[in-house]
Amino acid sequence: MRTDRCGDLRADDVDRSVTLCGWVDRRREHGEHLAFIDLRDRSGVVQLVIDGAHDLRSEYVLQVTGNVRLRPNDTANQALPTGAIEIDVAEVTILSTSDPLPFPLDDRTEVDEVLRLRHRYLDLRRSRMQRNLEVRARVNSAVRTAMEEQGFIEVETPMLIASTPEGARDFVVPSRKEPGSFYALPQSPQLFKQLCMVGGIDRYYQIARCLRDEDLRADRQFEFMQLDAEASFVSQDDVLVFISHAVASAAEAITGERPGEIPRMSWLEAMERFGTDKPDIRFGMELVELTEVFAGTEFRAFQAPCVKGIRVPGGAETSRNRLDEITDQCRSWGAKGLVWMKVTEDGLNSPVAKFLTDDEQSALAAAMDAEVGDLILIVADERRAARHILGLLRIELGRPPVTEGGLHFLWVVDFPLFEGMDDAGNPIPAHHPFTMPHPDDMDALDRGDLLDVRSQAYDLVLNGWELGSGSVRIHQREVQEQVFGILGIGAEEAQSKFGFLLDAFRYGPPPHAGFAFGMDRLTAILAGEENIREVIAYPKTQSGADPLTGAPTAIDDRQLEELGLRVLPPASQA
RNA sequence: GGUCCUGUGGUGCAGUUUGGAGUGCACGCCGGCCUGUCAAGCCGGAGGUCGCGGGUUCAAAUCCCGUCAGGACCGCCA
Repeated sequence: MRTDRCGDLRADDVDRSVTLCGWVDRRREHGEHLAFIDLRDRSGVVQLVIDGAHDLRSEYVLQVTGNVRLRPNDTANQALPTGAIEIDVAEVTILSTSDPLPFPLDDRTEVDEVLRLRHRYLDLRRSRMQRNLEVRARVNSAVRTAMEEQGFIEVETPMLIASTPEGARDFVVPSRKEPGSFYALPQSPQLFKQLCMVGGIDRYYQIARCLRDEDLRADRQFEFMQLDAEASFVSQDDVLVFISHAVASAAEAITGERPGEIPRMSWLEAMERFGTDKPDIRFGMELVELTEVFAGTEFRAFQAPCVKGIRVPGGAETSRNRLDEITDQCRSWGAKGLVWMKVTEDGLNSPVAKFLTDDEQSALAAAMDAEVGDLILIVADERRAARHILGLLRIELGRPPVTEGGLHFLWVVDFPLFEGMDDAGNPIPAHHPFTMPHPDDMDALDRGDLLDVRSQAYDLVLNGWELGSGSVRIHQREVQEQVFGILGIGAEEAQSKFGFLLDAFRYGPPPHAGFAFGMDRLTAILAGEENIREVIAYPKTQSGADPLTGAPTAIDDRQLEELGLRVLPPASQA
């Protein structure tokens, strides 16, 4: 139907007769004898010059035939790749017509997202979505190539699997052949990829669709794509190299520049310096340890296990109203309070300054590297809480937009094996129960100093987004049984939950390790988007609805009956 | 489960603080004029359940309560 794409034509094509197909992008009509039409396809736009009356409206689909010619003197458009030429149209066929659109397709208008999603097929015509989907395709391709260069082979795993009780809430699918039984949709191919290792696959990867029924966020959808990988006979370092290669290739495919070696930071350092296990290292405002400074303080609010602060450069101008807002925000995050101090030429200006000795004030200023004009924010609490709240506050006050500051990948290593104790007194695994303890901490594990035990688990962070995580897996039965025992999972329970994996591990499981990272998140950051919905063709809203198809919908009674299901009436208030 | 923000012709906004006639801006749409535009220009026109419900008031887009939808975040996401 066409000989060329609109956006490909250049001065070299002058005097060629071409046939083009595309949408009417913009019209500039000068009466019956002259009309300029920008014709658009995925490659871009080209200017048509039409003599004679045609009723060509926005978004009509045309097939045109004409000659490529240079634009007359001084009318070339430098801003357009095809701006040197135009098409002298001899023949126009209207392939289809269009009603006026519900929203403009130009780049200047920020359209309501529900409207965009309801008419996603129109939104996809916009250059933003065209660009983002192309970035996505190139990232996918670069990651596949990078994994295959390293000897990984792609293996697909099933979507209908058995529900396992750990982790996130499952999406479930009722079984017709066995009413009352359900499949689960995979939260990740975790167990299958480990079985692949037992199966001698050696180096597995997959760009896998994963599903988790948890509340949605800017960086979370019900369904998302992961680069999922697992390898046998490898160490943690080997895995970090594999994955570093994949993300560097993806970044290079988009930016043209290959990132350098990804730095590593221990989990503990990340928590102490940034208050989070996914530090955004594009900016400073690090958490400063102040516990020692106030070790002997008379000020009751600072008589806490941990005192930490952050310094907001130039923040002394912050209004009292705003400071109250920030304080309220911290309370809503669970803080007991927030102490603020403005650094002025006359010393610290703060409601609590009078409770601090001169020595404390000067020690504080020194510890914070405070300069006149700064704002200091201090939280005193349990160590976990103080870190957490200041970490959130640091992001709230200092985080640059996604497009600023470049790409800062970071490996966070040496996670603890257990993140704490649940109400029953059982430790909570920080990663998953198949994570290998750190070889240097096996003694602590044997002693029962559980919270001191590190694991061979690691996260990849990019600009403060958790891209993904992985670990060296346990492949020895004895170690696995020990960990299950510590987790309070008895032999019987372990067999019923993970029996097929444990069975497999009786038959020569190789030592193995793996990783998975979110393709949507990586793509969003590389595309300069704050929200993964912008790099997903058909995403859901925060409430999990799809404005395009209306999903989720009720199903009819016959379908329910076939599946052996009955729907409860909506829970009513007491 | 919780906190905060948003909802006004087809689209994007202003108007809400301090109640007084559906008032305004830009784009789009429809019609007319126009032979070198490129966010074309000029003239004219149509288009409104101010998300929805209730309340206060002589009077509500505006104040109050509820509700729906959307968004950001906390919890949650091994």
